[in-house]
Amino acid sequence: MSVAQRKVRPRRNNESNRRDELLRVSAKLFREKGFDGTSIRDISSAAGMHSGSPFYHFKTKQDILVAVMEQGLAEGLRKTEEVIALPLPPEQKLKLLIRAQLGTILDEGNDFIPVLLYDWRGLTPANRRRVVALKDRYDALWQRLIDELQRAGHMPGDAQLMRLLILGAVNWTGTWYRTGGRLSLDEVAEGAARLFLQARR
Amino acid sequence: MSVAQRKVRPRRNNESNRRDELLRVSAKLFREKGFDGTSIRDISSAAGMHSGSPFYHFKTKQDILVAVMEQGLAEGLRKTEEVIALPLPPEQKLKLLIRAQLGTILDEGNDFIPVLLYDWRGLTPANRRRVVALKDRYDALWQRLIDELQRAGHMPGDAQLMRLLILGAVNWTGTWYRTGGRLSLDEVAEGAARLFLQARR
DNA sequence: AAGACTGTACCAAGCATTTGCTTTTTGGAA
DNA sequence: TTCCAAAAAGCAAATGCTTGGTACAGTCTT
Repeated sequence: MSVAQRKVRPRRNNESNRRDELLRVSAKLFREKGFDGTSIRDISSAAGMHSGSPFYHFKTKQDILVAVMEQGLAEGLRKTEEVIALPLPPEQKLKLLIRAQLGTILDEGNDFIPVLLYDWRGLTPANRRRVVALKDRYDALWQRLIDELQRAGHMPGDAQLMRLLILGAVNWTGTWYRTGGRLSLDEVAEGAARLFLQARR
Repeated sequence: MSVAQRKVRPRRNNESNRRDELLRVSAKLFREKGFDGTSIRDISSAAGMHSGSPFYHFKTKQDILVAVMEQGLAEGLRKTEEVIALPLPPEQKLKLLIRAQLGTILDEGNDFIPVLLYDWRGLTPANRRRVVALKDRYDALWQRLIDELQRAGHMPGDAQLMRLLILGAVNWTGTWYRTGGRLSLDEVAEGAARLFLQARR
């Protein structure tokens, strides 16, 4: 008998990773129609499966939702940390961070974070706590930058409130921004940064 | 024949309009659990009815959603126009308008506008067009004020973008603000106005 | 004044479909 | 052969909505 390769499943690198495909189409559908508005038959048919097949990959429909959100958070966190680590003045970092978040929300195929933002009501309380714990790390990164901006005199008032307002404005873009419209994401980020940053003269 | 079969009909309050009550509990439930997450049975039992009874007042469940949104919009529009009409400098008006909108979203029992803001995915395309047409009048009022602020040098960049960002920040409060927390609505409005208004020196 | 009619606001029961999920079976790759 | 990933079939519950009936207040007719 050969070495016991427990847990470390081969996870074929080739294209036939149907679980990821399931997550991708689920995120898209959840974003468009909401979690409760999306049936597992919607999901499975969008993935080209029969209605019971997704349950091989996920125990429950709720687990799909959690997986979508956690995958989105993981990727968003990575992008956010990347920007935060740049050796730049905080005003420039804010603009880049806003731009990155806009991409995370609005770029083609980025449906994972929007599901988190707009469909958290679909989570059971237990799962909500799990997801919120992850999201808190996200928020903490923003908070550090905003604290820094405030110390430098670029930001008024309560720093935590400022973070909530700024992130709110950015996250809300998902409800109105349409690709191919009047403004590019760069222009939106530029405008937002100008709105939020107190001109220090 | 005796009076043996006399079903007790407790409720005989002629004044209380059950249709309005239906709208009120529906708005509350829609806000908490979403439109698709709320069943007719949830609604009717919250209103003390049997499951088929709401259909006397509304043809479909979707019609309840539309009615909730339209009622919310009508009231919000009224409050907004009230503030806009005040003879005050635009900077003060912005603060008052933000405060009014915060109340519309966050005050106890004000679930109508939040349903509009967070559950518009539940609308059929036709109904969405109807509701959006109403909402456009709402936005136009804000836009006029923001145009004015920009002409006075209090607001940078694209005025329409500024409106979307500001309203986004305000509307997003519904996802995080909890009554009895660290900040009052007055303080939130004050902080938001300071964040958005360019200090003109 | 008595009875007939009308409109309102539900109740009671249930129908047709959809839903999330389970169980068993099967074809193909390792 | 064994294991994986999905097909095939279906179940029990939930869902939106319909139907028919009932109690009762008010109105109209005679």
